[in-house]
Amino acid sequence: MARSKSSRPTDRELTILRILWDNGPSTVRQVNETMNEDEDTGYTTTLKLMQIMTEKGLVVRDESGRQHVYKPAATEEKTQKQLVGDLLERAFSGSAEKLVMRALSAKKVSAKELARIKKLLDELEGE
Amino acid sequence: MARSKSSRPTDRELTILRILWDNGPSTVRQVNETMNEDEDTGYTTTLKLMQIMTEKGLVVRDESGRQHVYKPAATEEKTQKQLVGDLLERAFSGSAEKLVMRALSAKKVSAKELARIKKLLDELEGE
DNA sequence: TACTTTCAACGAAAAAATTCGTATTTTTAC
DNA sequence: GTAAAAATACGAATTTTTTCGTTGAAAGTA
Repeated sequence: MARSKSSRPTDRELTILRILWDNGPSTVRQVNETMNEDEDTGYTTTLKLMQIMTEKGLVVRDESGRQHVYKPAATEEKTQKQLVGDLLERAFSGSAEKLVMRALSAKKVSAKELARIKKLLDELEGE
Repeated sequence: MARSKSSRPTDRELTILRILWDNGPSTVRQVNETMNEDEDTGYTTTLKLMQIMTEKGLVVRDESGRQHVYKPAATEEKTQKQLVGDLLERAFSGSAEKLVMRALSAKKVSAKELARIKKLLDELEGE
């Protein structure tokens, strides 16, 4: 039976999505090996997570070969937008300004990036 | 025994912190009533959460009166910075630029806010 | 004083997330 | 062809988070 769907991905699920976005469609083994660069995780643990993610609709899998190949169901953009929108409401009471301020103070940003962000702001202002 | 500490607040914990930041130091009853504006939660549920948060060091409480008064242990700023920094790493591979882009696309921002953000960027650029 | 209300403490149930062991099937290597 | 390796499925244990019922103490009230 299909699971609940459409709530935020959990931490582990996000780890896996991140790997799939970075590396492209992958098998369980490939994902597991990438995960193990940071922290050891049993193969069947990764497998189970990815099976659950399939049920939830977070990933889709190609079962035609012996090794199933998984890819994210949603684009990186859409998921990021959902996650940041969620944090915006829960931690920032909807104030995007404050969130941006905190983001820029949490991490040093290069001059080039700053310039690109400013350009984005100009575009938004134009609307 | 004191609990693990220093990991992100959970969803419910963040809800409570949000209330404490907005309303100032509060009793369990006050927090619970605010929570119930959105979604019914039993009094003892809120109490238990706040007790656990005390053990974790997320809040501190004044036990001098009959009704304990709770306040956040960390500032709103510090917690927000932690949360956004965490999301930055987990979902955006550390790219603040992308996070800001997504934030601004997730939520409409007023012209005034845009202006303030630009000012902030100018200040950062000056460094 | 006796009754009611209000509160914190505590334990535990329920739900959600994470982890892993075992069984079975398929492929590969000898 | 047989044994080893590699894969999925499945169930279940564990951990974390969330929820709540019960108990007993303190405070208020008739």
